[in-house]
Amino acid sequence: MESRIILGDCREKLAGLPADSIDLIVTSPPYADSRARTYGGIRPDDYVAWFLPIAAELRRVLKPSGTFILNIKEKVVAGERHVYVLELILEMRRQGWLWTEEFIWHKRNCYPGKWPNRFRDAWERLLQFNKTKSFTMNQEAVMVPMGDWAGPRLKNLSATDRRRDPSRVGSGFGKNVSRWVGRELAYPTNVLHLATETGNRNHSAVFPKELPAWFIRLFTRAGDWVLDPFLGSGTTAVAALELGRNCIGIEVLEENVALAKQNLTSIQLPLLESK
Amino acid sequence: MESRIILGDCREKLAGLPADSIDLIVTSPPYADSRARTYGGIRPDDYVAWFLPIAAELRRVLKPSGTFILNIKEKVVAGERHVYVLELILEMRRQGWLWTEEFIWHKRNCYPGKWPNRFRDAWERLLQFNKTKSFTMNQEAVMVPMGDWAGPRLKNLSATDRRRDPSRVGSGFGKNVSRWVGRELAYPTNVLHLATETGNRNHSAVFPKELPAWFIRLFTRAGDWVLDPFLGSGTTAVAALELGRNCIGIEVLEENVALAKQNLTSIQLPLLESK
DNA sequence: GTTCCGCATGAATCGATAG
DNA sequence: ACTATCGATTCATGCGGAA
Repeated sequence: MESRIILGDCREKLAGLPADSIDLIVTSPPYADSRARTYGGIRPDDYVAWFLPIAAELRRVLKPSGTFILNIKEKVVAGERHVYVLELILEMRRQGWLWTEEFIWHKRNCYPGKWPNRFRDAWERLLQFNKTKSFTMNQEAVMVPMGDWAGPRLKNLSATDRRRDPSRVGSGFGKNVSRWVGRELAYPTNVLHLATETGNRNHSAVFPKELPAWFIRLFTRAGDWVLDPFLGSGTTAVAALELGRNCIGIEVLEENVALAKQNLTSIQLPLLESK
Repeated sequence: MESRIILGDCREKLAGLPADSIDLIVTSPPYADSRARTYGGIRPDDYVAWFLPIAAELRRVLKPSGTFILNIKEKVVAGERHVYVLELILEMRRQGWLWTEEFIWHKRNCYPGKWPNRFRDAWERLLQFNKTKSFTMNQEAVMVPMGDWAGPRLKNLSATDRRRDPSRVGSGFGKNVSRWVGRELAYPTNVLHLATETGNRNHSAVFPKELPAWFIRLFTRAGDWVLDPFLGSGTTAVAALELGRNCIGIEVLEENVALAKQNLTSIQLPLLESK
């Protein structure tokens, strides 16, 4: 397996990737007005114009059978939900993207706080875009026990986390599936119950590893290529590598690149670096 | 308390209501291509144009301090989520509405099925619109014991999931809340876990009564006026009456009006009718 | 009166068939 | 070709009947 961590702005670095080469793009770009240090703190009103060129490049590098998962949530501006996400979806469809589905990430432990006019925000959008209607989807890779799937699934995941078998490289989840065969399995829904990762070390990435891992299992097979143009501390790359997928990550902050490489080497798997 | 059930098309009947008279509008209009008998089965491409005049009238009758809760979900058309909901939000903002918040209704028992390209749809949008930023909100009326909405760790996840959200706040919230004050109460989030009502008697109301009841408690006080321009079998009116609010319901199907009146009388509360 | 099991029932979606 | 109708798929829920 190969992991390429690229230091730089994805607005430039994406041009270096060949067309039709990526099986899955899963990313959580900086939300409007956040991460001001890295991308200049994109204003909500400028967000669509800022992201559209990136979306066009992502569409170029994605395979026709590939999928793009965009984790995003609109900011509250002047007491209102801003509409840049809605406008972004409409504009990306004009670029040729298909807006196939909208998954909901229900954050069970959402950010605390109290405001007079709204409750805590406990969900984010996971927008699924595709280039064609005939995209790859391995539904059996994410099947869950009947009845309720959130809890047991998390238990299973933590179990596999705890047990660091060498056999996981290659066909890791194949064994999980075979372990489930014979029991009563159900397909999941488009609502994901995951807790944010709290108490993390240096970065504020609340992106739990189970999130990219779920979509990697669903939309790729072992040996496929995963891309995260806003890699951050490398959560997507770690998930991809653990599942036996190749990964390309682009990150503009040098300290995050270092952190990502450290996280990757810590899982004791081959890692190739390039700038 | 007063309950007015109006037989007719809300596109006409809303004109008979005075301006700035309603505290809360909560409704679930027919989705695109469904309920063909009642409103002719609005095509997805025509949905925005069909709803916008209604939205304008709703804005007229709503008090400046009032709230409009719109339950809606986009249909899949040709393998894609249709964008009429996104466009409706943008157009309603051009009408002057504020898009304050988007709640998520997580349907625990969603419709079954299996498809090669998508999972079961387990959520719907609950869009909150307002006329002004200073709307009424009684957050204490919907507080819940800790652990129901927030806080539970992954261990508790399966336990709380298996429990069938009996809505402990259910009825008579005022006294209950006052009794709970001093104990551990938490404010809810913007994600609602409710099951649709299946196996009901005569109607196919998937709108669970807890849904309008929750918003009625949150956005109105006793004696206020609630409006549902697509009353259906009267779920909103029953919830309003049980909570001591006045209600106006408009429904185009005569059999639904009869059903709504029957449901209202069955709860043994005063009921005034008018056409 | 409890608990347990069986069964009908959905704001669904796709693919095939028919006009 | 494009649209309308129909069958197949699938699972949480709440009811009724049975133990």
